[in-house]
Amino acid sequence: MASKDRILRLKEETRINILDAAFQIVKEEGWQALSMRKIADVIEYTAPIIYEYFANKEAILQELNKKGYLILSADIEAAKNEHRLPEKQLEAMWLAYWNFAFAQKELYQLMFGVEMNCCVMKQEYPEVQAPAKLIGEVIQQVMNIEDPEDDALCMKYYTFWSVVHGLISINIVRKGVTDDINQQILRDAIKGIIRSLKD
Amino acid sequence: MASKDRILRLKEETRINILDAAFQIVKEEGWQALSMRKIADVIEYTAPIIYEYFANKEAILQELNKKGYLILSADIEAAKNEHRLPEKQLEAMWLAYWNFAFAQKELYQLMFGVEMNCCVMKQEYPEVQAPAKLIGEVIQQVMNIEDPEDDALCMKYYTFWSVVHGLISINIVRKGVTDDINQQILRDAIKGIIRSLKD
DNA sequence: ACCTTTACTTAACGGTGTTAGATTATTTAC
DNA sequence: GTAAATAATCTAACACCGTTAAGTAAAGGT
Repeated sequence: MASKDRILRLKEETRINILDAAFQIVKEEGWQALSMRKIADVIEYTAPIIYEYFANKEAILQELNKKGYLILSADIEAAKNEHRLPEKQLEAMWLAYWNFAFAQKELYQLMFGVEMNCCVMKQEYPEVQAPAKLIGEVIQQVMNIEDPEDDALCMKYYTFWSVVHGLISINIVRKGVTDDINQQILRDAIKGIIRSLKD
Repeated sequence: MASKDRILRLKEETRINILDAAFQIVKEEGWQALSMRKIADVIEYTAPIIYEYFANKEAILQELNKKGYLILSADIEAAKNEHRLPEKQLEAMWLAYWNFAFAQKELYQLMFGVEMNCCVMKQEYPEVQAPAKLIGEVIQQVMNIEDPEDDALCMKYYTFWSVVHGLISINIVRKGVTDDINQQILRDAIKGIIRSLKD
């Protein structure tokens, strides 16, 4: 029956509407303001209807979380493809990470627990691993290492991640320094770590 | 009247009891579980009584926040006093910062917004500035700079802070790496930045 | 002993996530 | 076309939250 398909399509549409409504509310009023009743208001339904599409509020957050990882991965991949030299690629990829954090501030908060309860999501999910995998490959190239599970590689990845994520978190929680100085710190740190990869 | 004093003393005592109860609940069940009614349960009162001692929940969080900064400052100062060389002092101070973050995980979360809405507190408060001031002084010494408002100094402080706070945040949100590797990353990064101070 | 102040409680308001039950609309079967 | 079955949706409620207003009980001062 074609009507079955139409109904399934409508259901899928409302599912997306719920996610869109949630995201819209968060962008406009922040995570604290997100409630099931507000989502229902936006999609012009009552709250319990949402539970036909999502098990609970957490499930909605997980979906948005996944969306965040997809965008981040795409951004990082795109940044990589704009350069040929692995060193340049690496720098561009971390700058893409930085830009994502502010372009999609709310998603970043959800994904990495900045100023909010971060959405638990099994780390084995491929979406969650994708950004680390992309960056890890390039680090491996620059370091000229064979084993992708090498401890030295892992260490360098965490060093990058720490400084970038730390700087981002500090800026989201309290923006106490000019964009200029932030960019300087970020680029200096990244360049310094890249240099250290080749020792 | 001495009775006036006794009553004042009792009031002060309940104030402290409220803070202690709140802290205890948070340590046992996390920030999400903290509620006014639960605090009241612990101190064996009803919830509205708390509003005789604190304007609202936020005020309780601010007090705990302040407590956190006092402990952190004391820890950093103590670490400093265990060394004579500024370079060694600096390393010890950041290690003290790191240790505080895990010894007082809940306070750290409150202070810096890791995995929770961080408690807003005007940054001009001396307690909040103390840790940065302590560390800044030593950085200044190592860099051999006169102006304590120097941009280069500020940049180096933020570089330190970013990498340490970033590594801490990542570990609190998802502990994905052994303590061993963490220590290695931390010490390497700190040593690297200290080296860069003297160029 | 009376009055006033303080300490404290109960009840309530509007909000939250979530569930059960009733109601309405739509599809299916005859 | 009508009756039964199914799906879609709503209302009402539960238990919790932070917070406030009003009432009650105890203590203090005179």
